[in-house]
Amino acid sequence: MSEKLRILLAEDHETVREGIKLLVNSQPDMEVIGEAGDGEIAIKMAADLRPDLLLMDISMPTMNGLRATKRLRAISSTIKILTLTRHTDDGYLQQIIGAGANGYVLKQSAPTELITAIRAVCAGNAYLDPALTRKVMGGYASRAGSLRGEGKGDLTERENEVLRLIAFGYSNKEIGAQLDLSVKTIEAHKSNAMRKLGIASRTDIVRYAILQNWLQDN
Amino acid sequence: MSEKLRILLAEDHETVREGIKLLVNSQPDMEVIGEAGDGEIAIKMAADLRPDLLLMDISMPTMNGLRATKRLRAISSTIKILTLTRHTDDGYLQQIIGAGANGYVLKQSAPTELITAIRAVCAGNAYLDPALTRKVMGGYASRAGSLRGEGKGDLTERENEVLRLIAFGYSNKEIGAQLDLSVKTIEAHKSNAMRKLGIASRTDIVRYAILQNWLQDN
DNA sequence: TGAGGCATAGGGTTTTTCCCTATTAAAATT
DNA sequence: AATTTTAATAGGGAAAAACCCTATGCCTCA
Repeated sequence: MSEKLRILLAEDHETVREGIKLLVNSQPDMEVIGEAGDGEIAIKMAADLRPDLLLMDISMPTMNGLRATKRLRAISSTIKILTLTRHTDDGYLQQIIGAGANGYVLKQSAPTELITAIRAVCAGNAYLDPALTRKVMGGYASRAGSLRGEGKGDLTERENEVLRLIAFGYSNKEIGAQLDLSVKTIEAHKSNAMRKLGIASRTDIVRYAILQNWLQDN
Repeated sequence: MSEKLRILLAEDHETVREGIKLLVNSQPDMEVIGEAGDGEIAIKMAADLRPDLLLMDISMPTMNGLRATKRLRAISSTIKILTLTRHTDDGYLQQIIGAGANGYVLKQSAPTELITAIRAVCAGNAYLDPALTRKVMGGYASRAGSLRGEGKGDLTERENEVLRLIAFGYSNKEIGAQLDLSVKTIEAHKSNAMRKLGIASRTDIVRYAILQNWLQDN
C-alpha cells in the first residue's frame, strides 16, 4: 500500500476536467498522471502511461467514450475504466458495460461518489452509481446475456453519419448533397441503420441521437 | 481591498459544482458562500445572501439560467451575473446578455479564464469569453440595437410546443394527432414560430431546440 | 467460390410539407 | 369605444420528400 493510484483523466471540458483533477488530487491515495480532452488521445496516453485507471467522460468529440472503451479493452484488459456521464439511460449503460467498462458514475452524483467509485474499481470491483443500481436490478439483468456478444450489430460509419444528420434535421436530399451521394443512397443507409437498430420512426432516430450525444451544442 | 469576493454558485451537476468550488476557493480573494443546484433556488439564495456575484450554469432543470437571469435582474441590479455554459451560439449569447448577464464563460475554456472573468465582472466590467469575442464583433453589434427592446417576439406556448415536437422528430401529422389539432394548424404554428425566430429550415429548429435544452436525455 | 455485408443508386407510389388564404376570439392600442 | 394586432384554428392545391422494392459492383471471410 505504498504507491498512489495512478489515474488518467479524459474529459473534453477543461473547466470540468480541472475540477475533477483537483478533487482527485486532494485524496491522499490518488494522483492524476495525465489528462486528455478527447478519446483518441486518451487511448494513446493510456497505452503509454499505463495508468491504474482511466476516468473517462462518455461524451467526447472525435471518439466518444463508448468507442474509446472498446478500443482500450482491445489493447489492455488490466487498465480499469470508470465512465463518467450525464446519462441515466439503461440502454446506454448496457452498451458501456458491454464494452468493458468497470464502472459508471453520474456527473449529477456527489463528489464522494466518484472517489468511492475509483477505489472500488481499482480494488477490482465493478461500480455502478447507486442511482442506477435499481434500474439494473429491475429487469435488465435478464436481457443482458442476449445483448452481450452479438448485440444489435454495430452501425457502419456511413450509417451513423446519415442518422446523425437526419437527427440534426437535414433532409435526405440535403444529406446527399452534403456527402455528394444520391438521395437514394442516403435512403438506403437510413433504412438499413433503422433495421439494424430495430427502430421505425424519425423520433426513434432523434432519441438514438440524444443517447449518442450527437445533439450537443457546438 | 479587505473582503473576499462573495460568490454564489448555481450548477446542477454536483461533481462539476464541487470542482468549480474548489477552483474558486483556491483563489486568495474569492470565496463560495453558497451553492444551488437549480435556478429557482439560486435566485432565492441570491436574494437572501446578497453575493457579489452569481456564477450560473445556463442549462439547469426547472428554471434555466436565462429565466433565472431575468428574474434576478428584476430583484437586484447590483448582483453581478456570470454565466457558465457549453453553448457557443451567437443567438443564445445575445439572449443572455440581453437578459442582463455581466459575463459569459465557456465550460470548454481554461480554468484561469473563469477566474479572470470573475475578477473582471466583479470590477464592474463585462466579460466575454475570448473564444466568443470575435463572433460578437463580427456583425452582431450592428444588429444588437434592433434586437434589444423588442427582441424577436417570444414564441407562444403552442409554438414552442410544436417546435419541440418537431425537433423530436414527429411529423406535423403526428403532432396534430397528439395535440388533437389539424395538420394545418400545426403547419401554421410552425411557420409562424419560424418567422418569429428568423429561421428557415428544419435544421434551424433542431439547433434552436438544442439551445433551449429540449433535447436532453431523460 | 460463394454468402453476406457494404456502398451505391434508379423507378414509381405514397406521404408530407409548403404557400396562400381565412375565420374567430382575445389582447393591445388609440 | 373603435381599431388594430396577435393567437389559435384550419382548408386547397402544388411541390417536395420519403418510402418500398430492386439492383450492381466490391470486398471479406469462411
